[in-house]
Amino acid sequence: MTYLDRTVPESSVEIAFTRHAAEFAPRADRWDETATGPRAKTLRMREHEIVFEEGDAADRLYEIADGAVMLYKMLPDGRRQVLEILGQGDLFGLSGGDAHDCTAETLSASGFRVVDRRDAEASVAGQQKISLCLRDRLTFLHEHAVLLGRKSACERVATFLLWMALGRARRAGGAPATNTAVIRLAMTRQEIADHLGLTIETVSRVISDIRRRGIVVADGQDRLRVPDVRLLARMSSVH
Amino acid sequence: MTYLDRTVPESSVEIAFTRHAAEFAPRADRWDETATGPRAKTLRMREHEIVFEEGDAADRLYEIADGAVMLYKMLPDGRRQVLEILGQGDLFGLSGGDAHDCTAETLSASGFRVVDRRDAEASVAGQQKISLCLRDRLTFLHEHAVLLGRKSACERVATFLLWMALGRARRAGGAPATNTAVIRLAMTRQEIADHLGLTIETVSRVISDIRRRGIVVADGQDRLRVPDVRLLARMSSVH
DNA sequence: CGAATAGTTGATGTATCTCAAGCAGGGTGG
DNA sequence: CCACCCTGCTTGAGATACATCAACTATTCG
Repeated sequence: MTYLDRTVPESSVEIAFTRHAAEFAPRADRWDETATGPRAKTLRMREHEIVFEEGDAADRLYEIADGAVMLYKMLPDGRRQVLEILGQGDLFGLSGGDAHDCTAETLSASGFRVVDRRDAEASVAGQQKISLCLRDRLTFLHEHAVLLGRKSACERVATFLLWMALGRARRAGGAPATNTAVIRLAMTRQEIADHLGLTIETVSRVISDIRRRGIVVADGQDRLRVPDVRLLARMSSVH
Repeated sequence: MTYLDRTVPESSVEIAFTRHAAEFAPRADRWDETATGPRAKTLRMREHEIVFEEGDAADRLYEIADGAVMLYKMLPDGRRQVLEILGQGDLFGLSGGDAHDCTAETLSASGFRVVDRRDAEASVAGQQKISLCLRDRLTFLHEHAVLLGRKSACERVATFLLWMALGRARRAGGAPATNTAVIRLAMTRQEIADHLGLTIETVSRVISDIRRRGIVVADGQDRLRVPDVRLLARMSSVH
């Protein structure tokens, strides 16, 4: 019995392309021209489709209306590092230069609001929103560098699960009222491993171990229940 | 003979505090009130002084006029991760929330331009400068996540040396005209190790190895000469 | 000159990776 | 409807890159 399967929502029907078809089709073909406002387009994509690839022109900004996206980079020999996991409300596509510095791929079926980069940067409000998002991202990447550079496999997995358990709530700031949480992973072991700088097998072993110790409990197919989030926090060496 | 010693420029004489004195003195005492423009102050600090600590109120922005700074985070048990190495022209102090998410410490004697965060964010030009800097930082942290998550000790050190060899030039974009470079490290082995997610001993061993293979040559006390930067690039698995 | 600090090098240990086999669930088609 | 296959996951055994521990050397500074 797999206790942590990736979700297959398959709720989006707008786009008929398969993943591979989308990769070979001109990008513009995938725009849904439904305007949500001046100069804003919406875009729907299935699970595991590529939004843009490293090196593509970085002329558009994406805001996640629903769904989830991962950003990653590849080394020439195939090693992959998943840099960030993004969810509802997050902005992506803001690279340093003219080209994207990483690839963006959906984790589940997702909807995006797409705006031209120049338009977004034109208004003060847009600038502020971008800045806010960049700062959040920076803070996360700092925390993640600590994880990758200095934490053990066990601490890495615990930190990741804790992060998933707190979810978007962590942004709101207030500590959650309850000590229990339910996690929906929506990621494969490979994706988790590539995010945490580990191998598939190590991730699997650590999660098995954490389950054996009762810190998380399998709860249906793609869900983990965390009876006491504080136990996870203790394992993860967050201060 | 140590071939890679940290620089001790000791060119700044404005501040009389020792490192420890500065740590215990109220932060405001260290401001040099010489105004360089409306609401801009300058600040000089010695080598290895702390500019701010994780948790301090993030109400000021710092721009490096000269010198170098590292940002780092600590785990409760003393493990440290050096997140970024900053130099002339770089901005720092822009954390996500109201408090700094990391500590900033000078690597060498440095001068800063200090502005109130609200003032900097008020102008469009300021916003743009901040955004530009944040984006550069993001790109670097992405690259560094690949290093920490997926590269071997050898690749990490080579990547780091390559980064130091290219120096600020990497921002200009154009490939350097020459294949040779000289690196001034201005960092201790411990700082390098904490940046690369390694131990002091591993860094030392790898550098010794790279020297033995002739890829870098000791050149005075704190300098490394790189006869062919392309050899470093090959070692570092950059694409 | 001698103590203190930073760096190097060697011997040994171990956390994680690698390789390999087996298992579970979900979909497909006979 | 059930057997089969495919994919993703788990588990074990063995290998290894890097950490740890420890001794030594070089450099700086008083």
